[in-house]
Amino acid sequence: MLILEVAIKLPLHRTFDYLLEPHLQVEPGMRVSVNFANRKCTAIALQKKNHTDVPEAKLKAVLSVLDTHPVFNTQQLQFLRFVAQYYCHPIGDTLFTALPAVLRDGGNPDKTQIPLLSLSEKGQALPTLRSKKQQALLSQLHEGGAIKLSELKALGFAQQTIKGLEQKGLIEQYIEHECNWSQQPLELDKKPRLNDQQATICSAINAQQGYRTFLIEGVTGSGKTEVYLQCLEQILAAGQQALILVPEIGLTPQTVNRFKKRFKNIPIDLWHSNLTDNERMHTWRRAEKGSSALVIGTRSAVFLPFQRLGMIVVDEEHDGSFKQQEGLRYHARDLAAFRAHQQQCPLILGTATPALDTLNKAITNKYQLLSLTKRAQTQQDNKFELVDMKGQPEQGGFSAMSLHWMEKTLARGKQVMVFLNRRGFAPTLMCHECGWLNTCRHCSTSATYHRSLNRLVCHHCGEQDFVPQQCPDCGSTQIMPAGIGTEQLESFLTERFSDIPITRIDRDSTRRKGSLESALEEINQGGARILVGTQMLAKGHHFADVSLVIILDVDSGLYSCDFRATEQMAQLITQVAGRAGRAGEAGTVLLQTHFPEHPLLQDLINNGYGDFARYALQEREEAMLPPFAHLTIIRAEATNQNTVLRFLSDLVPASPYPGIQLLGPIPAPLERIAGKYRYQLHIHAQKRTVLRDYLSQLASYITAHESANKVRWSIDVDPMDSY
DNA sequence: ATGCGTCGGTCT
DNA sequence: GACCGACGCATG
Repeated sequence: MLILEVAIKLPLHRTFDYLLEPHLQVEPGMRVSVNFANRKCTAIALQKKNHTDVPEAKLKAVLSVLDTHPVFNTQQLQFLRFVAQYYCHPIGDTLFTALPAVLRDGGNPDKTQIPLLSLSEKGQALPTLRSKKQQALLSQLHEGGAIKLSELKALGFAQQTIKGLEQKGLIEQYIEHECNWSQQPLELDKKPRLNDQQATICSAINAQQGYRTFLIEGVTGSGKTEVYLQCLEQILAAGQQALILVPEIGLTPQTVNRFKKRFKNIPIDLWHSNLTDNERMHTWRRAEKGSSALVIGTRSAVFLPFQRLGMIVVDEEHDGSFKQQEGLRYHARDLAAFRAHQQQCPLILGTATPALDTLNKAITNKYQLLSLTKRAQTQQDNKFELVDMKGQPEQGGFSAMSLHWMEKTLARGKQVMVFLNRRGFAPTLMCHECGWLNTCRHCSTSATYHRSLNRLVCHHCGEQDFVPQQCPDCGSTQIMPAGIGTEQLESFLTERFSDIPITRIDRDSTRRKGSLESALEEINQGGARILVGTQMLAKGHHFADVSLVIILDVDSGLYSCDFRATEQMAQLITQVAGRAGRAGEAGTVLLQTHFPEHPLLQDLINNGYGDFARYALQEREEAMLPPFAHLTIIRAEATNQNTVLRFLSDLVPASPYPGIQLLGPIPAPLERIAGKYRYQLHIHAQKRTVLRDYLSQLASYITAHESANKVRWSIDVDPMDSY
């Protein structure tokens, strides 16, 4: 009797056995169709067996096999088994999360074809055209090579520009034939000379045989990308593929163009959330066949099935967007390390501001630390100034000193950038007479006042409400905003600097697709002189004409219930400081704070991020916080408060488990969201192995718990938002 | 997750 | 006595 063990897309920590007719050809990793609980569904074959403990009467037969080649090879299956176990996530859901939608829905992987656009023979001659836009498109294709229609549109070329050139016969569409790039010598654009630091790093990485993780701690402008490029060159020349992971916001056409221009004759594919299902299938297939040389992608690209992966690069490794925050809560940077180890290839992590977890691994020699301290151009370091807010009058969130700096900077014709990590106009409304505060009906928080909408919007459940004319408690009409948000900053500054154009960048102002790009373009053209925004403004954009940066809410990073807040604020401050200013002219970064003498803040501005980070690590060690302990959070929510509380309390064992500390149930940072009560349980462990054993027991215990299906619960291993 | 059976209640 | 929704349960 032949048995097939399969995984099904279910939130269950178990697999299912099916009868396998001997004539069906199936290998582990192939998709099969089965009847399951009275419906037909797609499953992934895990292994063939000769025996099962399931009574014969219960067994059903596999209906059909959907693939001729496995969608996951043996290595991929091994990798995903590890992922499921590490993150305590059901194996079926883990496998289906890694799969592109086309394969998930039982589609045929060989059917998707995406046409490419390239110069025709006539176009190769690069004729001079009357239309500027058509000319630009022509030179894009000349420099960047063949490209997908959707990527061209992302670069800002209009459909009619493309059509125009097509009608003139200068460009043509074609379906790509198998390109055997690995057999041809690399065609490279001329490359800059490396300085000695860059050269040392390149040779250290290039000499590496097999697995090793390198952390490049390189100040902004020190030429990390050039190091990536020259290391990749060697891998590609040997015919191996490479994966480049970038933060969500970092995958800009400019980044991609830099790679395309250097490696002229190799296929580069992209992977990000704006791709269609077919485009994603296409990239997946090409990675698997070995026909793409380089894939640049956001976090889920870590699951791509490369045929011969020779290197992984994680750019801006400290960035929070590498951690998935729902479903399978994986961290792409950490999984990249597993994959590199499995493939026995080098992994490069690069950033100016390493995550403390990463830095600790480098200090303890698990990773190799490589430093870039010299800026490629002789750019001066920006200066930090602490603005003591104690007892100072405030105007629209600014101290008099900050406003004075702004005036001076604007008078010199320079740009000013203002950060506040709170969007909207005001965090809440209050009654001037009785102190009534507006609160969201469904959440334990206040609804944010958005003046442009003239509505109260809850940032947690999205509920919108009209602004009350009168105080519901005392009837007073004196309802006023309390606190500030980016929208209010913008309106205050518009009034204060009435002749200065201002641009605001946050999730509200950039909701429309492409509006972030056009706003950034406007800033770089000098169209806006004051830029107001949340952290969004800081990521990955260099503003040469900005010579003054003001960070308003530094204190929120110094004293927060999240122990990572300080690290994140320091990263923001450093990233911002590195991204403003032109070569040869130092800019100024003003930090408004009530705690100018705070030791971590002092360390950061006097000795830089590297020093701060090493000091902050000491503090973490004394407090036994990550990376000196391992953390896991069990989150649970339900409409009924007692159900959640009882569920979590039941998970706390009567007698302590050696090596494990439990805390909770404690209320989540927002106890109530959208009418649901939310609590959590914190699990601390000194040893990863102890934590793993404990969690595997816990997972089966939870599933068996009587109220496990009355509450929504999730396990977050290595959480990033750990209150 | 999701379809099915059971149970308690209501409606005609 | 038929019908409906809530809830618990098993899924091979």
